Amino acid sequence: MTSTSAPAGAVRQGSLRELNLAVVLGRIAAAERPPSRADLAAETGLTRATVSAVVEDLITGRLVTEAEPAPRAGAGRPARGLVLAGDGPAGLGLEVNVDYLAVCVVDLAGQLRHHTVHRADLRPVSPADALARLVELAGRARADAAAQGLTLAGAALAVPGLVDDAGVVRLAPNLGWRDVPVPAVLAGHPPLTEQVDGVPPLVVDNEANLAALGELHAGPAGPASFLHISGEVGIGAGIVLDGALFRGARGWSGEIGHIPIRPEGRPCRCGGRGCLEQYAGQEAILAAAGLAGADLPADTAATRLAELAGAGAEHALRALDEAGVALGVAVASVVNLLDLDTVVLGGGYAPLTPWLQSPVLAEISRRVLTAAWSPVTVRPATLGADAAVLGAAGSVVRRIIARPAGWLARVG
Amino acid sequence: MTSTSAPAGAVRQGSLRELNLAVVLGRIAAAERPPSRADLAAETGLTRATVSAVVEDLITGRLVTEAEPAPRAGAGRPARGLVLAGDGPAGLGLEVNVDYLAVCVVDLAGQLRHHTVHRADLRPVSPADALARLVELAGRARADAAAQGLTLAGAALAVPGLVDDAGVVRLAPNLGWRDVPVPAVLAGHPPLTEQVDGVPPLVVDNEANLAALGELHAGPAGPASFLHISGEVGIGAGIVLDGALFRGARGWSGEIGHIPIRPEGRPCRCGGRGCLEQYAGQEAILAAAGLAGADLPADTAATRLAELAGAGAEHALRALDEAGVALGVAVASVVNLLDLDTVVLGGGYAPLTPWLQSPVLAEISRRVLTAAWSPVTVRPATLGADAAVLGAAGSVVRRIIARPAGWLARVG
DNA sequence: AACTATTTGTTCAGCGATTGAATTATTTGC
DNA sequence: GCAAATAATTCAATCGCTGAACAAATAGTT
Repeated sequence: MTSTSAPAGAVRQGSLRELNLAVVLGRIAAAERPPSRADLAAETGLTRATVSAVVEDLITGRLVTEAEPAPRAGAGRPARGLVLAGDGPAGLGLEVNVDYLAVCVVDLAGQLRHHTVHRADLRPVSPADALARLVELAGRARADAAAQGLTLAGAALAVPGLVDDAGVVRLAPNLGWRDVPVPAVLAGHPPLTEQVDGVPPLVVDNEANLAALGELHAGPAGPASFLHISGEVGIGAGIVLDGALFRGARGWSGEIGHIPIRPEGRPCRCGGRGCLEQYAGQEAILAAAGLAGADLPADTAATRLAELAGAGAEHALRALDEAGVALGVAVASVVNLLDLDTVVLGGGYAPLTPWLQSPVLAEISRRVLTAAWSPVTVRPATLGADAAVLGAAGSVVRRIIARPAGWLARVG
Repeated sequence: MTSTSAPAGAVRQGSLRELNLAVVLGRIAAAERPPSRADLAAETGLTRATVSAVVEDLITGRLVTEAEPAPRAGAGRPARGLVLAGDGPAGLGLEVNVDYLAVCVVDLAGQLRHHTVHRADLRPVSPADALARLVELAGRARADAAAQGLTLAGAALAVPGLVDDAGVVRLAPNLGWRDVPVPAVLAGHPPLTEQVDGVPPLVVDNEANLAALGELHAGPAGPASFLHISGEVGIGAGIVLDGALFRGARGWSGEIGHIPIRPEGRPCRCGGRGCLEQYAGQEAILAAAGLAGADLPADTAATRLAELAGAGAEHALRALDEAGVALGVAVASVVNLLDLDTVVLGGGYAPLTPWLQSPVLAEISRRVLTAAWSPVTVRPATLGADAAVLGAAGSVVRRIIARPAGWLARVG
């Protein structure tokens, strides 16, 4: 009999402070209003003495600053509110997509400090050239960040495809990439390849995963577990369980687009038959709405459809309803399996939510046994097409918040 | 912007020892051979001094004993091997199912120390009566455990249905239970209701979940993430991610039986249409094999089918192949979504694996985009019909191994 | 204006747990 | 029989948290 309950690394003397730094910083990040040291002590159960010591470390490490608006007014010495520092580390978000490149910088407090989108059809461009263009944008972003007193603590790149542990893009069908070793291609470009603190300076991840992370951090304070569906040409999903992204055994989770909806239905380019993508993918919806071959840029297709549906165009409405039913069948599978209470429609689906929501909900309530007791919410994403870049940059700063000791050791 | 990266409770001074007790005990439990204190120090990074102190606590708390077979032979003072104690705390496993009651006791080392199965059709029996019979069996198990020098540290009950946080069985269709508040019903029965250490003495959980846990602990040392499918009258699944059971937002994950396979196919008693259960459930297979109405006890149905198929009976073979295809379509959905590398066929499916395996694998390789790079293993469960009870008892002792401080405080 | 109540944040001795080096224990190989 | 090797224990030192006392700063009261 073998246990698999992974016994995490041992807890050394110093880990204590390391863990409490993370706990206190996490509370400051999660708080609605700037908390005082006394508030933090009450919340965490640590003594005020300990919290003061921990906070001092965080302040000298430029992760936290004292904010003006005092958290409390009344008798007694006024409290000093603590907030995440806006002038410390920041995250660099990058994205390569079918028809644009994007770069952004997000500071520790979650504020967007730089944002560039470069529109261009990247399908005819070689991976090396596309990445070279991206590096140029990244260089400008870095300069802009430095001018604002920010230090980039790392970068994350979103791509619309399957990425392995080493950062190799194994397959990005809509981009035409196959086995592109991103870190190796970028090896000659210093701004993205300094090795710091054992953490690779650049993390490459699936667009749908990072968009889900963006939604997690940007969305309403609410649910910690949800399915975020990115409806583009392909359909990807990011699964957030208890506030953490679930990546699967090899990082290839969320391929909702190839869930079989009709086992012997339309053939799919994945080799299967009846995949969701063939019924609720962008091309399928456009074809059903009679807009096939219009060859719209990916992002305008969704808004065009929304306009038509809003104007009451019969064929658009029918196309969206059919897509919603197909999507609902797949979502019902997911909810039956994972018991999630929230489904977020993102990417191209976001503007179409008014028409997709009710068929999706109908299929859920029809097919999910537990839906009667625990209603499922279907809502549009709060971030638009920028979710993936923002999520990429956010993932960098979130990593620092989750483990501040690493950053503090680096700063000294 | 709100963080949801749950900042766990603060780490107090005493948590240090608490955590290291868990780390060291976890290593002892996971080791192939009894490790020495020196081995543990090397593995965990703690000093030998600390490990000695921690181990002493574990030994006086009857969680660990020194084993004879020395872990090493060579020059130098011989090491003393450490193993989980066989005479300390033990877990009581309970199960109510359609046609039997089961009770077992498993010690800390995972050895089965008591096992009773009481066959009876429980559908006509009221929940209160069924539970009363179970309590009687539990009382005998407790006496037997005491006679062997064991102390029961808790109990877990497996039921074939949906259970909420409070231990209420909301719905167990095949048993005919609805909203049965198990803890309240058992309130008058002392052996299962002593409150100890803040932990409720009895945990009620879904049978498929506990069977998956049983398989996790009993199976090969290997995979930490897998899908365990319990094919009975209904089809349930337990999802193990990174060595931990995933329960979903409300504990109702794993309803794989109601994944839609043919969206407008056969009506299901859940109200939906084309659910997997209608194509790969026990009744569906029996009907397709021409054995409908034979009214076999649940456990013999599978062996009967296996006999027929083994003898080459045409109709049985065809029925199993069709069920395998249906199952494969559902499993393909799951693998696309969660990127699991292992699927375990349990319950009634276990003896049928030789015939189910190849159609399931065929559908996976046909429909899962990443299957080409990361092959998926489909294998039978190593535990038979006892998986759920054993998993229930195992979950009790595993909880102690994961957090030994609670037990030690209780022992004094 | 002085005083009290109240709350925040800091200081400091004390303590528990880990650390690292030295010590003791026990066996193999020469 | 002795040296080398490995295991386990002992003990002073250190690190970080605790708890209580103390200083700081404000609102309300007389």
